[in-house]
Amino acid sequence: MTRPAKRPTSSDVARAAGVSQTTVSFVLNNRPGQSIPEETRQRVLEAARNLNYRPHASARALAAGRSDIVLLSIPDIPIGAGISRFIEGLAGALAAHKLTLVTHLAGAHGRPLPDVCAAVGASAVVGFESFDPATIKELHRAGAEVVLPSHAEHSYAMHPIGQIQAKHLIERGHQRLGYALTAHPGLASMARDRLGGVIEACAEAGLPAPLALATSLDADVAADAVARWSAEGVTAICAFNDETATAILAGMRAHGLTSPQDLAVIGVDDIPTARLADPPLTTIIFDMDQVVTRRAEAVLAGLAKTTDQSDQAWIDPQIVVRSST
Amino acid sequence: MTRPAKRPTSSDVARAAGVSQTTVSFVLNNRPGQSIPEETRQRVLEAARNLNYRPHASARALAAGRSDIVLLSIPDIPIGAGISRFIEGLAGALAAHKLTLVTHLAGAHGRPLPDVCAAVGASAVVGFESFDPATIKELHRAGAEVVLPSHAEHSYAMHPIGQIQAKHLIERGHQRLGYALTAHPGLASMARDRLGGVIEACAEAGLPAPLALATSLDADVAADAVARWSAEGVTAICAFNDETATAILAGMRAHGLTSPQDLAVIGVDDIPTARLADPPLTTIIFDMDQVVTRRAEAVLAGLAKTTDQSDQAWIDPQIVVRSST
DNA sequence: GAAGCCCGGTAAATCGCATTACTAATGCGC
DNA sequence: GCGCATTAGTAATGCGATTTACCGGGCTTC
Repeated sequence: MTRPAKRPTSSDVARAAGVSQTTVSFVLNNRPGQSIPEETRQRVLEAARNLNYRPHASARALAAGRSDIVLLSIPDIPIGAGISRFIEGLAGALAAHKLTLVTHLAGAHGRPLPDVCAAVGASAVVGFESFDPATIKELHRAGAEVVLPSHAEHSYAMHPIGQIQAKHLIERGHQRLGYALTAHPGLASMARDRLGGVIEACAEAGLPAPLALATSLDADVAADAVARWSAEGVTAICAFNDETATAILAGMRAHGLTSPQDLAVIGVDDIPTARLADPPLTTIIFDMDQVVTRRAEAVLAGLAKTTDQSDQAWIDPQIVVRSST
Repeated sequence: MTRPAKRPTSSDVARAAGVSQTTVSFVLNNRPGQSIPEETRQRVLEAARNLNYRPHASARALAAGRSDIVLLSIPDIPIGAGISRFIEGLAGALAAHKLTLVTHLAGAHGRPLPDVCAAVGASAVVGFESFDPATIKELHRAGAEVVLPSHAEHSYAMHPIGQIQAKHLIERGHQRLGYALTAHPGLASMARDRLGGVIEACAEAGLPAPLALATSLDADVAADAVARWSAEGVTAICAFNDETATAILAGMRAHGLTSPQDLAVIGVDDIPTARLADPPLTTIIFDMDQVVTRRAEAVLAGLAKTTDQSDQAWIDPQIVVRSST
């Protein structure tokens, strides 16, 4: 009685319901094309419930040749509120299709992604940026059927963010913009993509290209950038994200400058402290539900072998206007 | 040739190496008590390398009755830098023992933890706070051998943080402290634990108990709390974390108060924007490596059935003094 | 020279499930 | 009463590993 409570198998359920293990399998996966009377079906279902039966994932995966695990690889970047929401949303959307999302932080000391993929037996791997071909091949070898994002689709999804930032500032009458890059290496390419959007918007408005400067989450470094921007006649900054924007605000403080009078600043993400900044930060948010749904659909489509790989990861950014612009 | 590149099995390796599949298994798991000449061993290893063989996790788990997956359940809390570091560190520490860490965000829409545990076939589940007995039982039924933290050990680990916060302020001459709780429900119990440490420190110093007030990440709410504290003669605040502290700073700004003159504020975590606040925030950090190592050891011990469950999750907090105190 | 033992290795059972192939019983038309 | 289709299932097989049981040959030992 004090046994480790051996977990019940499908045979146990079969015995309890008085049917064969095959039938249990049919009922539990309600296999189409199989004629099973409602009465039997209920009997099996009830037996399973009573025994608190849960199919053994490994056995199922082994037999079916496919697991229901989706692995999300998170690059070595600070995990902010935005990413959390993405993960949570994706997990929910996939759960609705009986898929389980697990995440893996690609840190310096962790195991390489293909190893992890193989270790969990994931049948799909989704990342933030496109994987390089070699990695994709590796992942397939490791058992993944679907690997997303597939193409360089990602970069286009980031452009609108920069565009909206820039357009807002241009509408406000600013003629010379600056762009604050991030010091975080994992975020560099994303920053370039967003900067691309800013450049486009400036070009469209017939303005000179933005002055992009590297910054870090250090007030002194940011202060240097601020000095440079001021010297060049820049009056408004598109920051890579809210943390970068906060750093700029701190850098301005060091020079006795105030926002938005001396320099308007706009961030991205709407982190919790964005509205608490001095002044409260204008920022960009986007409909995470939409993004999540798209991604989930892409995974599902891939798993269903629907070659309709139209993973148009379009995002629909919205501006949140506060006092920093 | 354009085949989906069927992944190699251990039999393939056996064939390539000219030995039996059993031998391959012995070599790859370098099973003790088995006499295998170096020459054969190398032959197998090389064949495996050539074929890019990776054992099929599901099959292995099924046969061995145990997977090498550790599932980390992250409660519905904002994932800050601290948690990221914890995850990364833990993943690394476990990887050193051939264990794979995957995480799962316990959001509103996700699947219940036992389901996830069963889905990935985790042999250990670790969380942040103790699970309730019912959940623990469920997890064991779902296949987990080890579930941590086991006891209410956690709360004690949080006390030192509050104590150090309070002692610092008391040393600075403050006689009446306030405590800023968080509005986040998932963090409430952790906040209470930390508050416990503050209460202890006050009692030891012969001071009245701190005035604990609920706050949120909204400047207005924080402003109300600030007014209340001021009215009660409180001169220093221990904030649950840096975000809460940032909110208090914003609330003070609304009243035209400045820190630390009117109210000293100390946070916890040292989030990236802590040093960028106005004034830069004094805060608490702790040695994540230590925490991580302890947890990893506890998991390993549990898996090895070493009943030495001395998971003394002690942490060693350090103070980072900036200008807000 | 037979008994025992270590060495180097293999055959076969097993894990829990999905799936394919098959069957016994019943209904139906003629 | 025969052939055939449908219903309601079951038996058997296999997924890719681990693990147990076993085996032939050379060596020692008595």
